[in-house]
Amino acid sequence: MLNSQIKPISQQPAATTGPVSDWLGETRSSQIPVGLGFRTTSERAVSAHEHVYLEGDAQTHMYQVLEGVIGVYKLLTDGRRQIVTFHYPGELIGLDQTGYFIDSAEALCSARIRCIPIDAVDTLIATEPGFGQAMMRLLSTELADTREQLLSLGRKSAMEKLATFMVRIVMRNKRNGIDSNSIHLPMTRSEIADYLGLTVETVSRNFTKLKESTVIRLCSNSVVEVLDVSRLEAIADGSA
Amino acid sequence: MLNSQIKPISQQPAATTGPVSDWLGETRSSQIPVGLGFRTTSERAVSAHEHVYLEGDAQTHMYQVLEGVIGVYKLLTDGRRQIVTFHYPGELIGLDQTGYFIDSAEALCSARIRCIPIDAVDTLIATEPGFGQAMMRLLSTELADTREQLLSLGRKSAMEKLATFMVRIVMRNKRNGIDSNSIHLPMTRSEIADYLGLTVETVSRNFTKLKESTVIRLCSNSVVEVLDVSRLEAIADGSA
DNA sequence: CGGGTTTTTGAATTTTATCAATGGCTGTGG
DNA sequence: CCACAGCCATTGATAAAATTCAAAAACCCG
Repeated sequence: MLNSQIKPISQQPAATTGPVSDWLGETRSSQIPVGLGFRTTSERAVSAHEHVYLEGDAQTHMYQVLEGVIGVYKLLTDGRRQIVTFHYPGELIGLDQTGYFIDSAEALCSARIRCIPIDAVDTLIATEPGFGQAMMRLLSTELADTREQLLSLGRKSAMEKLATFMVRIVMRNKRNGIDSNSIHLPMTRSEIADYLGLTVETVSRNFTKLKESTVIRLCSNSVVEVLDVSRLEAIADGSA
Repeated sequence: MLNSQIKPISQQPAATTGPVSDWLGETRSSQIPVGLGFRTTSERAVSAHEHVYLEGDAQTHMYQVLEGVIGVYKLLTDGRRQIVTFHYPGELIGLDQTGYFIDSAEALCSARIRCIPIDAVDTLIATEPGFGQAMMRLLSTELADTREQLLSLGRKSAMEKLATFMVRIVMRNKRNGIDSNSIHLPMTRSEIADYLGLTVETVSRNFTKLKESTVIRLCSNSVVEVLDVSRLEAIADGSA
């Protein structure tokens, strides 16, 4: 309790792999150091289309994706949906603590998550130097990603949005050591549309266009091979 | 240094006025408690259209707006611009620490800011219990606001975007104790357009429509009187 | 008061959405 | 194992929304 400071920002090391995973383990619960408050965490299987939480729920837990992909979205009263982010294994959901969830989260496919009571997070913040700092950096990264998406939604064409979406998946794969140009899309066209602020039809038409210009190849509905990454990048940032 | 913990999230009080202002003062530098590392802060006058920082600059400082409004934006290579947020007096810019600025900030009108070296922020985090917690909550709020804007950009019509924009200004004024339905818009139509992902012409046309339906009244180009707040809210969330 | 900028308005065009129908994949039960 | 049902994706035709191009009007600052 006495040594519970969060490290000064200027002394933070450059982010490479998520530092929070040092406390939370990569993907397996066996990696959680006991004695840090994690005796209270639990795993939960979430089937496809099942919700993790709903907008307005009290934020009693933070979640870490262990398997599968979780979509976080907001709704308008008439049903229009905006997916604000997709969360992949290893990532934390609910870092932003405002008391109540401001959006809903549902599994896009069969998934597994670790549920971390806020109390346990508090304990880590209070007892583990650097944990608060790590959370702050993750939160900063999430804000940065969201602002990047604002640029996409506000200023890019349908084609540029789709290209940007896929480029970012390729980059994330590369960061995670997956050096393949085949990308897996666990979400439906409709979910991609709701993430990019488009309709299913527009998404589909632009997949077709990219296919016809041999920038990508559709191996199946959920597997895309990027044939020309640099061209896809050029399309993504509007310099094509 | 010994008591430098950040408060557990579950013990955070409900946000009313920004807690960081307890350390930074409301708007006047005289309110800064000395001895907290703030001997190193400085004030800076920023004239209209002058930049506070540019994308790619090293994040050596955090800034607090003292007077005026600062626009934070991202650019595409061909010049398309997306303004990601407007910052008003009292607000902090650069809470998100990723090493380098991922966007640019410029004064929309003549402004004054306090420049806070990151070292000074580090000192506060390390010595003032609750400061890190306060920063985390502000960061969470900023993420929440940005996600709300994602919903606007991705799923709302031009008219709904404009109504949402003005409703949020009315609400912010109300939060700050300004109980007037007259709102001041220090930014140009072009800047509003770049914030809402629209063109100047579309913004102007929708101002005219709102005027014709007597929801608002344009006192001048920069002063709008909201005649029917509940109707504006209905338009904003698509239930009109 | 004047000049330059900003805002508004109009007409034509482009982009994306909507409506409608077909095609294709998957998983299940006969 | 095959047929079928249901969902998902694609394609086409049309409509709506917003952009673009162009010009006039209003505003603001010196």
